[in-house]
Amino acid sequence: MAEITIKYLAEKLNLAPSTVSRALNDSHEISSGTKEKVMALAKELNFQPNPYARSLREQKSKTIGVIIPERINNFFSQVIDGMEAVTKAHGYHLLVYNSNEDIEQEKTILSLLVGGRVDAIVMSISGQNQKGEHLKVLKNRAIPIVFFDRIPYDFPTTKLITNDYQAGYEGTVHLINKGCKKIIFLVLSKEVSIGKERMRGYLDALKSHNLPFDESWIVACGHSEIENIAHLEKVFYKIDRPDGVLASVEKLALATYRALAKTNIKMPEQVRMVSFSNMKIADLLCPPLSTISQPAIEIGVECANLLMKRLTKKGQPDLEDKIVTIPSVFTERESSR
Amino acid sequence: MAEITIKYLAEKLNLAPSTVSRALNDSHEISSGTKEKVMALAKELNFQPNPYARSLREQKSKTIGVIIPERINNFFSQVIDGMEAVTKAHGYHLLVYNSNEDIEQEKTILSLLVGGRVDAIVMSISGQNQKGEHLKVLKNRAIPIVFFDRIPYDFPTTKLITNDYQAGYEGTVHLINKGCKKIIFLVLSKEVSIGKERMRGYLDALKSHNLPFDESWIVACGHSEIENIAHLEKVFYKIDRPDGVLASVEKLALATYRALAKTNIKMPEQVRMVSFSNMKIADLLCPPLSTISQPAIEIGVECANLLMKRLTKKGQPDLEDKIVTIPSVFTERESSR
DNA sequence: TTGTACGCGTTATCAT
DNA sequence: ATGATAACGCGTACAA
Repeated sequence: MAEITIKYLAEKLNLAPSTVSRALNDSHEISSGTKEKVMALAKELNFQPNPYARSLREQKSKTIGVIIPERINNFFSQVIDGMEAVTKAHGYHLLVYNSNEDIEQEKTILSLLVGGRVDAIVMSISGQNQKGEHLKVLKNRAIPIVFFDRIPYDFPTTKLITNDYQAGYEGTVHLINKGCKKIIFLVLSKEVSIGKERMRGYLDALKSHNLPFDESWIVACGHSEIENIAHLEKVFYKIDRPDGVLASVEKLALATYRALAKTNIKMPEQVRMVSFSNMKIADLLCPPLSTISQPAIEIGVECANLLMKRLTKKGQPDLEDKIVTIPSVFTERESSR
Repeated sequence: MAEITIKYLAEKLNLAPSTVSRALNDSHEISSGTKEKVMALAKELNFQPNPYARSLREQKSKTIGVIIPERINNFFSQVIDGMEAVTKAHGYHLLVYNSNEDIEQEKTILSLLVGGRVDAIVMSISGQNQKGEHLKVLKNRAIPIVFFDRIPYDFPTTKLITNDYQAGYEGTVHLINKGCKKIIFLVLSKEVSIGKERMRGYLDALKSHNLPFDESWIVACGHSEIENIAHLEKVFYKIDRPDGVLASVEKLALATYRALAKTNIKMPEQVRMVSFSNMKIADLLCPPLSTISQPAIEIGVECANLLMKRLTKKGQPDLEDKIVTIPSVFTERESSR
């Protein structure tokens, strides 16, 4: 690890460590002469204060823990990019963990983090279960936490989501306007908050347009791509097959493309699709995919801003228990034309 | 930050802090009775040792710094996933930074890291300049570092890459076998190591098949998507336009799709393409893209293994100055059929 | 088997 | 304006 310390600089300069420390922190009670000398040597030797000694002393780590359910996903990458842009400016670091959609891993990661390793946490919880019981490790700790996208129901803190209900509603209406009568809804897990909200929008859209609805139109998928494709294939082989698809998650839209490729069903002629997705290349698919995309970078920026305000300013209150909604963007493409 | 400390546990149990410390570390010089008592209370209160106190004491952070030039990129996400899988098992944490393809940012991040914040670094350097002069902050430090994919030339340590030369050669031969006579090579920057190697393979393939070559067939692009598309459009508007494309980076293949969409040129009928890419949905593009994909997870795992061995075992020598090559995988699809 | 004392590198408090 | 000292929480050498 490090070699050059304040003590070392102090010896070299015949000063006390405390003086060097103050000089480095530009204290006003140090003569400009010594300040310059100290700064010069520090720069020459490329001195970096030991972050852990400092953390121990100041009781803060200048580090934010980020927990996401999946790393190979543009949405989460963009969110983290957004966060990093603002935390970097405040001298904060990002410890990033992938929970792999696994509650047990989330629990393990959380217990690792509450020991003081991070000053705050940003998290999108796994799709397995949204009850948030596994979050109770946090209950008695004072550590600020912000949830985004996939949020727990009963955890009192600030959460950031997109207007999932409205987007689900409008996506469905779009399909209805294109003539779809039997629109299915693809969801990863009925437990997940965003799935539920998007589904609510979907259901309300059907109802307000007096379309029939059958319980079987809600297609619950899993995390296995192969099983999802097989499952969807069956859905499309039914005599009374759907003519519209609203996918609540990008990977299910992709599974639909692959399932359709195994049939003779044409998109958009025989079935139209709209999907929640942050893919950059939706326009390059066959056919180009109509998307509802989330302002991911903005979400990341907003999460970080909330935390930076809470952490760097004095006398800040705890994070409010509220849900902040950021609008998503609908883009019509061939898949639903 | 944390509240429950060893001292606190010691008071509760009427023991000395050192005893508690030893019990928690399962020292053999502690009676099983006290051990159990200590463990029980620690578990009950969900005690987590303060990582920074420990780091300060032990002079190691159990943290690896990861620097990538781009976060919204499957390849890098996969590499990090691979790394995390092994570091997690060793109790190590990952501090991830995006240099945004910017040398200055790389420099800043590096100087942040050498202060002892991390025990080792894994890095893929930005495309701006591969000379690696900005890496000299590391020279006098003993910190182990591993480079992957985009590596510097003259930095003595272990580097991991894929068989870029061979893959470039074979991709080109594939296009030649399909009948292409005028194959252009798209590269982000002629400075980048991987670009150079892939280009070398491309050039050698042309030569060994006695195909003509023109300097203008090497198309150097930039980081601006819009400019790249405009540039490529011009390339395809030439009378003597290319009938084959080897893209050394995924984003340039995508730019090619978009450029072609603005013309009437058909792929693969009039121009065929092969690209280096780790996209999961290459099969869903119009037309599906022939890819040379890198074993990203394996690369991450390998990087981490190297470092874990170096860091967790005693008396390990410094990282060898060598280049490890892992083969990439070619998949033929419609774009080059 | 357990307790005491010290130091990791930093900064804040109290002296000078 | 500068120096001495203590403390953050942990682990270990030494003492008992």
